[in-house]
Amino acid sequence: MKNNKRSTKDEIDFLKTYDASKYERPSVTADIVVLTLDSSDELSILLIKRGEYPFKGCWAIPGGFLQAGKESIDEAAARELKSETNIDNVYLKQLYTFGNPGRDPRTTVISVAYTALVPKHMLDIKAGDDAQDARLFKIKYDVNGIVFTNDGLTITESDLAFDHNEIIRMAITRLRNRIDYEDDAFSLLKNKNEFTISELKRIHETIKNRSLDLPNFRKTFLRDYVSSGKVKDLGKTVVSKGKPARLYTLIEE
Amino acid sequence: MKNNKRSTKDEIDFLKTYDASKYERPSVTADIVVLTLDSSDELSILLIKRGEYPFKGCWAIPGGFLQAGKESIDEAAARELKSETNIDNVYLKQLYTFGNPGRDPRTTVISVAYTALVPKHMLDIKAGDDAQDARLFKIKYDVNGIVFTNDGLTITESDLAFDHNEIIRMAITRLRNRIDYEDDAFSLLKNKNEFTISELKRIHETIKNRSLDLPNFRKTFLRDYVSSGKVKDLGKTVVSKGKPARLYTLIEE
DNA sequence: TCAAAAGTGTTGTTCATACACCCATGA
DNA sequence: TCATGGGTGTATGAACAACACTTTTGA
Repeated sequence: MKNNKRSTKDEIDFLKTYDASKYERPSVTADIVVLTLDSSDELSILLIKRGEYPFKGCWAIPGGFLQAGKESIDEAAARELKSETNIDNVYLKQLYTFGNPGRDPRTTVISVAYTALVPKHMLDIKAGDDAQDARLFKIKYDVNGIVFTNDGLTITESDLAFDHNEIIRMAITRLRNRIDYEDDAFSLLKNKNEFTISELKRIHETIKNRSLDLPNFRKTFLRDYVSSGKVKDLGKTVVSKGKPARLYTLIEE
Repeated sequence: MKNNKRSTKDEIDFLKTYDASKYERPSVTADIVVLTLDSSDELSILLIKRGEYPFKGCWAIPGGFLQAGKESIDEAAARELKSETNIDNVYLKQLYTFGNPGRDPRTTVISVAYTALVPKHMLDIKAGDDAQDARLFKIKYDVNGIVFTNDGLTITESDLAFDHNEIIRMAITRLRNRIDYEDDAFSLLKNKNEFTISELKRIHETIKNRSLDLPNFRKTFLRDYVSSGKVKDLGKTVVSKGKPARLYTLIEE
């Protein structure tokens, strides 16, 4: 798309002698808010316990430094996600870029934050190089803000490393605001090619943190997705406790 | 909010010996899509003609390198905006971060893009240090995408430096999608403390690129802004060509 | 036959859209 | 008085929410 007719001899000479170090350069990281629904359909986040300074011993969201020149930021995020959870090819969208001086005590660090939505059964959580531990925490709310719980372990927002509480807040808020317009919820299905309306409804309920009316949910689902061809009725049903539920499949474009 | 109880002697020692250069660092810039309504109420953008390589002589959106350590990215964007247009205290929101390798021929450059919405009379455009020229271009569309015009001068998307066409596309799309829910349009008013409904309607029309029904626009305006107290009726009118129009004022929170 | 979950139908309200019409001003 | 833009009122249909009711299964 971009033409190259500007690459004159002048420009080539300029590039040869360009001193890349004349500007003060910050470090850049890609950090990822990995969200999933746990086995009891509650919104959960992947946190790692930092094994190194700064914030050694604190819980943080996974992430790492961009290998400048070798990869794009999106690729850096995907690489970090893979190294922490062993997953590939999932919903991974840029969220926001954080760059206040002082957010990292070492030096200026610009963090490009991403949101990943992953079905729990695809997560293969492992503590990486610089993490002592990695776990899924349920996301709950109380007067002091977000609370993260994993069995007996409870962490509050202010216990997190860096400004990661801010990043997580933004990820949840954005997800909630977009859920009605974007197709984000499908990314959290166990199987995008065989799912029921109730399953999708539970995902919406979890993200919005309130219960929804099934008849109305069904109506909008049929109108917005089935009628438009984005989702197809498989003509099969699956047995559960009550009446068997119809199965649908997502048509990826 | 953040506690400091982690600053043990260990951590202090670590920070002293931390080698900031052990990771490959990219350059970071803040680039700004400055949008306004020109004298004929058409959507316009500020472009600068680059005075230096790379892309010397090409038109581009204003921007510049982050002075890492000295300022946040938001501050860098505000500083660059001020240096190009001499304006302060305007709508300036982070848009997206671009970081594909090869987008800048010099070295890896991460660009954090911002959108600025500025009323035209506040713009004091001047060519800065590294710009030969700076002008407002009308934004039009044709089969090949966006076309930028300034009197006799016409530029197409693919003439722009770097991936700036992508950045501009995203800025316009985002603005359009958000205009009904966010209060962005107010930022383009000549005077937020004294404006008429028609004035605000013209801004919405320009951004959406279609005409709106005045009676209906008035109804939603009264419901969404006046009834909720975000905007107050000044009880005054202003003379124009026909019936004098009622004046409203925006209540900034 | 009963509980549980899927699925259908009805009703009332809110909201967007289209549009007919009236009002106040300057020329 | 007429053109011009401001402002009011009304009718229609879509979207949304609440909820009563029916269906199909396993236990």
